Amino acid sequence: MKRVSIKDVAREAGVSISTVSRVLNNSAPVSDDLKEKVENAIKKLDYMPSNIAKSLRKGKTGTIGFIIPDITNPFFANIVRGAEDYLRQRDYTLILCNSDQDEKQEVKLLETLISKHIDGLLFTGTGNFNPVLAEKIERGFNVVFLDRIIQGISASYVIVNNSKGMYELLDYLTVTGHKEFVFINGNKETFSAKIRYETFKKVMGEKKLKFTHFYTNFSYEAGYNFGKKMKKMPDAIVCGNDLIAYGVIDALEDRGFKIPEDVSVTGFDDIPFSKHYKPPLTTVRQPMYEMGMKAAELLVKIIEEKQINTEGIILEPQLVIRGSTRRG
Amino acid sequence: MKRVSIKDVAREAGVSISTVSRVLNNSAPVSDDLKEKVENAIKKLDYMPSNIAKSLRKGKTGTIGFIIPDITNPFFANIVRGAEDYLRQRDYTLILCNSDQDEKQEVKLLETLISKHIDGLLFTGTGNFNPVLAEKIERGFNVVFLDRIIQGISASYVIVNNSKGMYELLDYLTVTGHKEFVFINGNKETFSAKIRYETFKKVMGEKKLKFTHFYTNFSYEAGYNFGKKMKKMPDAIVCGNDLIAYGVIDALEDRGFKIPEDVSVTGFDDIPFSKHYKPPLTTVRQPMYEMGMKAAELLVKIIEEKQINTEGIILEPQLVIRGSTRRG
DNA sequence: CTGTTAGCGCGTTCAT
DNA sequence: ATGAACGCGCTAACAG
Repeated sequence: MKRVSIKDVAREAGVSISTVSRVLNNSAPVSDDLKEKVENAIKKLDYMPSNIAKSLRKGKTGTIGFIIPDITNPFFANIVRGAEDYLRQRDYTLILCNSDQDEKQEVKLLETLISKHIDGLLFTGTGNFNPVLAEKIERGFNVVFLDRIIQGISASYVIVNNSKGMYELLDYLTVTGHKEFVFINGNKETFSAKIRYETFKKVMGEKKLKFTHFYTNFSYEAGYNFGKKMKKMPDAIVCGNDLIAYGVIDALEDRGFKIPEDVSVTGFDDIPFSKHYKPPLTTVRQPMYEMGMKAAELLVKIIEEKQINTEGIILEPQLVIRGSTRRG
Repeated sequence: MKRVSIKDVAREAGVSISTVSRVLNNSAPVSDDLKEKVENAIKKLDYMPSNIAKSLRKGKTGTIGFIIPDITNPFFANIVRGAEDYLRQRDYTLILCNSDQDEKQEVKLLETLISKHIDGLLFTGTGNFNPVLAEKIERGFNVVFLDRIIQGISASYVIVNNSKGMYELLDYLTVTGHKEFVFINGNKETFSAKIRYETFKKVMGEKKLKFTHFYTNFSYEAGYNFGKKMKKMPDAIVCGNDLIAYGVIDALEDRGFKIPEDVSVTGFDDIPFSKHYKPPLTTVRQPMYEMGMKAAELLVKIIEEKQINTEGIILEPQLVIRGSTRRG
């Protein structure tokens, strides 16, 4: 596809390229006469400015990178949607990358994105310290951490108050008479998994409740496998996210257990399907769309205002009580 | 973030920029001595070539655009994952855009993407004729249509044999004794919705079955609303996709109907949740991940081999029989 | 108001 | 084997 450039337009209109540039960007007054000529030429040639030349010139691409574990997980899909909606409206464009939580992949993607001159990065990675990323941030690379913070790196972030969510969940569960717990958590390295476990353990200790805890990973299969081989039933099974809860419920039902009569099961996230699951899932809602949107908003702010001090946004979770838990 | 350029490396190494370029791309022999100097300078400065300058020079960005209705729909999320996996491996990068099936938005996104010099476009839009897109294609713009073809535009595509899927579904349904049908279809403009309806109508005619048909849109809500106000129950409710089926099932169950005892319900797509839905959904599987991957593969082939003739890939659907339909 | 010109970072002749 | 110089398409600074 032969591209038509500003030069072609200038020639067609019989003016200089700077004049074309001026009418294009309204960056300086141009006589009506020439302006019209230029506009006609643009239409005639179906000219479209090259953003990449513009980027080279201005040192800004209007492109944001987003590294997430897996777009196939509705939790991330909804976050991405929130981010993209905001960015689109602000005339930014989103490069999406799936990392599968692989650290090597994360680094590689980061480098690719940087060499593509992204203006900023939305990052949801493993929680492990990433020296490459840390160094870039040190040098002024714009990053907003989303849902998952990395300890030891000082940067802006948008997260949910996981601790509070867990508190409210356990509060409800204990009030409704649950006394013995199993916590099937997600990936061990993950920031949110860690926080939730900390809070969980603390509450268990305070209320002197019996519990066991396991790290697995944030997937349906992990929950299903666990549910298949569980021996003794506790009063409640707390799951690291909704997908795990789905798996546990299905496995348990396959084995003839009734949810919530035999055991209560809870999730975390409240992805759209949880409302319609059978039984509908008691879970802690994370404002996914809003997380994505806020993070994008924060990132754009950082980019455009070049503010140096980092900012953290903590969103509120919300306990959603549905049919997968006994009411006492 | 001050970027370090090839010039800085050249200065640091005490050579010319062309030499640096040569060791970078291995495009011409360089003495071991200088090569080492350059490599050291690169490491020392943490130099990373600018893809955008490279793009400007070479007229190729290594970036692919993908316009879809909504990443939040698992059907698209899985397609996108397939595409991104392939592209990442081929060193392409994916710009994701949600259009919400809005034609104005589609045009705007298209223009944005073109001005960002994408090498090619994966397109899943409304099925309506789009003059802007048609014209770009005319001029040699690389596009692969995915899941949804536009009539009147000659371009490459990857679709699923919707007709066959519908045939097999109805065949199963009639064999198991269903005689009266309601088809709650998706968006009217959509290619796949049209094809499925055509086949549906044909089969109904051939087998002299009673039926009604409605276009709604491909969402849970559409199905739910429809289910809420349905009067007379047919033997089977055929839905345009799984989400619609979920909605119908939930609405009907809310009203006290039993699925499939009172009425069979089927979906289309087989998104990952359908297997675990209660009741598990009888549906027609579309190979989503594969669709995305094949389309990306085809697009890259078109880009790199500059082949002119268009190519169409038709994937096979698969009937998946589960618990939401009566067995006769 | 308008045109000329100098880069943005890179790959590629063309000399040497 | 190496370097100088040009140009990809564009904006901004400068000159008129």
